[in-house]
Amino acid sequence: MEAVPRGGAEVTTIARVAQEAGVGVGTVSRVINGSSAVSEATRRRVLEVIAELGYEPNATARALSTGQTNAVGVIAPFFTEPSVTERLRGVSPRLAGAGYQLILFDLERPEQRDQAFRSPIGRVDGLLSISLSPTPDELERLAAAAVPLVLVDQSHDRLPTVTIDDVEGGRLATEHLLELGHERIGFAGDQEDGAYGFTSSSRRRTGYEQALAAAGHRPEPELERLGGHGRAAGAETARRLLDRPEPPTAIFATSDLTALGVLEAAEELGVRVPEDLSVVGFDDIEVARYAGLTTIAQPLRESGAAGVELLLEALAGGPAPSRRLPLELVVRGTTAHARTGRSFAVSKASARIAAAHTSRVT
Amino acid sequence: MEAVPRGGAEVTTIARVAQEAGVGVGTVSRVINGSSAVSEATRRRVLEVIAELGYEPNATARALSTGQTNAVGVIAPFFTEPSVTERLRGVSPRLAGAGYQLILFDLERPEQRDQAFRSPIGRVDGLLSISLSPTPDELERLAAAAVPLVLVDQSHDRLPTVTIDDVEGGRLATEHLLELGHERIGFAGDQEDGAYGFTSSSRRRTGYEQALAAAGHRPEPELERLGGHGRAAGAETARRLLDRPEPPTAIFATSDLTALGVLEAAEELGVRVPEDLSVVGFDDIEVARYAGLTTIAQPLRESGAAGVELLLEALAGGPAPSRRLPLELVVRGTTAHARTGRSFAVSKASARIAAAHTSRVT
DNA sequence: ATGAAAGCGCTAACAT
DNA sequence: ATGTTAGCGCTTTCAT
Repeated sequence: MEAVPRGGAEVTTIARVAQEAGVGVGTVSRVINGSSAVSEATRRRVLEVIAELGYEPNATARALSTGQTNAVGVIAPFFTEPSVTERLRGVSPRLAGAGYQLILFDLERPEQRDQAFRSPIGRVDGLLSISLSPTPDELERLAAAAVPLVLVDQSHDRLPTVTIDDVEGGRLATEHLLELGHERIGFAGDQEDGAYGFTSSSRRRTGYEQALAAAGHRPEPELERLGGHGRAAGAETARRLLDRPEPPTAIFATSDLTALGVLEAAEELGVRVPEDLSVVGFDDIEVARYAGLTTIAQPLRESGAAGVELLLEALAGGPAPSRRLPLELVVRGTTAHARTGRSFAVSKASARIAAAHTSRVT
Repeated sequence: MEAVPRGGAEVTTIARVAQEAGVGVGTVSRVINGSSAVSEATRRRVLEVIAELGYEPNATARALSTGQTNAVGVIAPFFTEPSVTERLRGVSPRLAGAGYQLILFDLERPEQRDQAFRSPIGRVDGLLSISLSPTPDELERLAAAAVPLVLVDQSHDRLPTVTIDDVEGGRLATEHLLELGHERIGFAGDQEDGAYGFTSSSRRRTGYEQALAAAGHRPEPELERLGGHGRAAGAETARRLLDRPEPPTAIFATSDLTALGVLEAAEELGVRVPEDLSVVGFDDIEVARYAGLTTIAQPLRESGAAGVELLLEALAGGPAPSRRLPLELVVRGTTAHARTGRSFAVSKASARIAAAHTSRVT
């Protein structure tokens, strides 16, 4: 394995091209940018030299000069999470289609939060933030730098946003369980995360409580548990719920990952799903379908695409009206009638084929 | 919803800070970069002004000046595919941990191929390419620009790479099927993709053919089908295989996505899996577990992490020895003995819980 | 139509 | 220890 020689940065510059073509750098710049008037003869010659030398304009220098980077930053706390990746799947192609580079600002640790909205300045033309909201101070700085910002999965009164109605989502999930005759419905949510300020879980909880109240149930604090995010945490939360003298017959988890953890815990404790326990998740990430999980589906990929759309509009100087995306209850195999344990889904097929037997209820 | 004022780029520059602090720009630069000798008094004063003005150094300007961007480019054809996303999950945190920005070069259309290795020059300090190999010419340019490049999922004789043994993978899959007593084993692969030059599928096919030959089977071209990549394409390929007078009793698909398509087609045609048809995939993407798919697992996330590791070493000027990652047969519910149709897996549980009943065979 | 030169914000070499 | 200045590679006036 012969190593590739690492020559010093002997990249062709615009000056080199100009010299070789016997013209000024200004002229070269003009042909590159398809600018106004350059005689057909010189244009051709310059183009020739460019091809010959394999010249590629230095994006950094151009950015410094024009003040435009042609890059968009995407702030993504926990890029490793399926729901975030799924949103990004909507972001990336659209951005590329619009000729923008995508710079990912992945935050996996709380310390990184502080830099989130600061470090991108000067590096990007616009910002898309997933689930994270800027402080007033950060917002002001962004405005001063004329960097438009769009929020996905977070509402804001001064920024274009792409959101869903979390409260309604919580209500939908709970009503589904209520309709199935469940009386003791547990709640497995995320605890308020100070560093990031994610709030969707608590709004979903509000919906859950509203639905319960509307059905005449009084609040039972011992049925509401908050834990960390993710699968393992969900399992832990579920254990605390299931390990009670009078365990719930159904659990609403505020994310699919958490719900998957609940299923894991149930399996572990010998609690049958959906016979003994019904489970509803939230998000409808890809695996939910294969896990046969009943869930509140939100258009993840579309949210990313819509965010880009808004950002592009803002970048073009136009208005960027916030958008609210629809929610949908997707019934699969993890929910059933309280007494009978008979699955609500059309057919109680194995989870692998359950995907084909999904009833969607809006 | 009050719009945020978009002021003209009134960002604080280093000059402004210098002026405000009554020092030269050089001094400010020194304190920013923690450079050598600056009197404690001035350092403090400068720091104060910086905080007060909320000054943030312009990364672009710095990059132009130093020739370092502190960014790494990741070339990812089909970022939207699960396997690619999974690799990226290994990349992102490590890169962030090392203080590098991640710039994603997503290629979804063939035309973008040409720019892949060119446009990043000058924008990044190093490059990580997933499944895509540079042409000799591109490689030369990269070398001239002193931009190190690491390949993931693609071998190369002059570049550091992170690979798996695709041939062995194909062999492993086929041997598993052979051991289960299958005689008519179909192959569902990707057709050579001219634009991208992905070659793993055909290497896996080589392994498949080797295993067959070693078992004394003679090649049956009509059992080998090439189709597009992805789920729908996999279903189509499977239909062509299953729609024959003497259909195979097992199919090796060169990717999990393809395998999922095969399952879909089987379901559609009323072919029971694994009773009538055994299916083996490749990759072990997240959903494979939930779909209960038997597959050849490759360490996707680790491959991304290893790639970053190598790139970091190259960036530090050190040697970056290529790495080969291990493969593993993961038996789940889609493979069974040829005659009996009895599942090979420990327990033939529903796919949802199949995850817990997985036998790993190396 | 095109060359020359200023300037984008920063770093680093050079003075002092 | 710290101010001054010359680039980094490009775009964009301003001349001509």
